[in-house]
Amino acid sequence: MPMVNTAKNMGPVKEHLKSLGLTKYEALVYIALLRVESASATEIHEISGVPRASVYPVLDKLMKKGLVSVSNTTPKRFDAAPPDEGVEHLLRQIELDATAAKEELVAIYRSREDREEKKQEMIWTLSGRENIENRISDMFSNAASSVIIFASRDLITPRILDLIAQIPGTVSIDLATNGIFAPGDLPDHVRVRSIENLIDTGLLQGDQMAGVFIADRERVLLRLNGDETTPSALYSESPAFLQLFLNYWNHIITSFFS
Amino acid sequence: MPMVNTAKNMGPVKEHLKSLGLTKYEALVYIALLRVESASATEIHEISGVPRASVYPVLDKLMKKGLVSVSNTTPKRFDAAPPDEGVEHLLRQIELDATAAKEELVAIYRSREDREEKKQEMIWTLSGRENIENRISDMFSNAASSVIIFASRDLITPRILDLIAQIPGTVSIDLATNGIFAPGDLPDHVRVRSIENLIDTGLLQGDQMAGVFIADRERVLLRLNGDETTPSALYSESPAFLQLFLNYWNHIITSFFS
DNA sequence: TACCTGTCGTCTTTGTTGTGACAACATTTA
DNA sequence: TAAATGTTGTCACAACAAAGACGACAGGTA
Repeated sequence: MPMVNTAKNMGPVKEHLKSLGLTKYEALVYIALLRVESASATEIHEISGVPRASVYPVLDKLMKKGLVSVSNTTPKRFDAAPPDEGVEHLLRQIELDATAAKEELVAIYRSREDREEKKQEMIWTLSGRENIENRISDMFSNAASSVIIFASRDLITPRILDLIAQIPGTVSIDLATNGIFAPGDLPDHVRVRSIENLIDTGLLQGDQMAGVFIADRERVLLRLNGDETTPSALYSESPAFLQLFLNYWNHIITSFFS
Repeated sequence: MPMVNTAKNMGPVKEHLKSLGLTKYEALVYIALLRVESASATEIHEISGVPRASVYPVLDKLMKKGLVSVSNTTPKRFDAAPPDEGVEHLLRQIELDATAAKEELVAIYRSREDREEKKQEMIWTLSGRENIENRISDMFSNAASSVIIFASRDLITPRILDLIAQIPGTVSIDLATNGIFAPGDLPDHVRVRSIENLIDTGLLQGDQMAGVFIADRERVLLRLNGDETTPSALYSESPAFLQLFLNYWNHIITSFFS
């Protein structure tokens, strides 16, 4: 029995189109129109599974978004814009909004009330691998003098390696971890220290992995929970909190590489 | 009297953030957090106008989107990610979805049932200036041998001039219009013909302007309605429809430039 | 006549928006 | 120290708006 051509086999495509601002119906109709060369409203209804009466307003919206064109015949026939053009056009609109939003928000951000002192004593929690690595990216790209990393090898992801590679040569980079790197993974000016037994450092306990990322000896990020669940991290500019890890670092390099 | 700092003065920022996938509350809370250095949930409620109880789930979602971080103090305090980072991150996610969607849709597009013959006889309607110029862009960038344009000068927008400039030199370009161009507006190999009295050509009637764009003598776009309302255009690959305008073109160049 | 298209009004469903209540905890007051 | 007061974080749920779904109908075509 051949696969039925209903709206049942909806892949992740619809989700992707939704984040571009399309509704479920709009996605279904557009996809239906891509399947065939051109179609009447009723044919679209049959292919997409969208109620016939709902097809018309949906086609209207798709036309306004430039994804669909109409014939002037009666009955009207509809045609989809090629997907690369169409998606590109949608994306361009969103990018416009993004840059506009960015400017407006930066204006607000600049005029905020400044109370850095209090903020510095705070310890912040980040959640989600993406967001954590974004923060690390921010730390590294703003680092002026030094970067210190000691972490379980598993936490030094390719993304992190890439971030390290982009740090200018004027910044000193210290890296202590277990495991090894492929040639070319790291720039030459990175001082790498290898720690065989990570448990002695406290970085590895059972399944728990940890990693410490320090920039300019002023900002520290502590990555926790290397396991399956959504990882979290602590970030701080608190001198007290920082001193803790700077001491930790001194302890490691003196006792393991005396 | 100074401007009150309530949630009343909400500019277009919120709209822009919405098209990046944020809800109204998420936008309000994020903006509120940008105003101040860091805030408790109740402070956020006071600044943003979002109900206190609703602030918590909203903050959760913002954290997952990487726009907000939490302190580990009690009570918790919240902090906004800098807007350039934050917006950039949101946009990156959407761009990922866009490229994914594009690939998936192109796959569908390729495997569609082909009935080009019928489609060729069709005359399609496009609506919206953006969408029309996008189609023209598509026509021009795919043109292999020739491009013909005769249109009221007002319809040759800077965008169109830019599109013309990007056509390779191997493609012959003919342009007939009223009005003039600034030096450098057009590449050298464009054959420009100047028509003083556009009414005789039928391109201009009262307030109605029209323009014809032909690529490779195979595809024609007829732009109408130069006035205020959302403009529309006809597009066709029908040989009969095309012949109409090719004759038209011959008539113009012979009777005006004999 | 019979059929199909395009449009309208309506109802349901879903997600966001908004309100009140409450236990846990901290702070102040007696 | 104990009671009183206030604040935080969480929950349940009402109100609302947008999207989704269905049936009915006038007009046109065959």
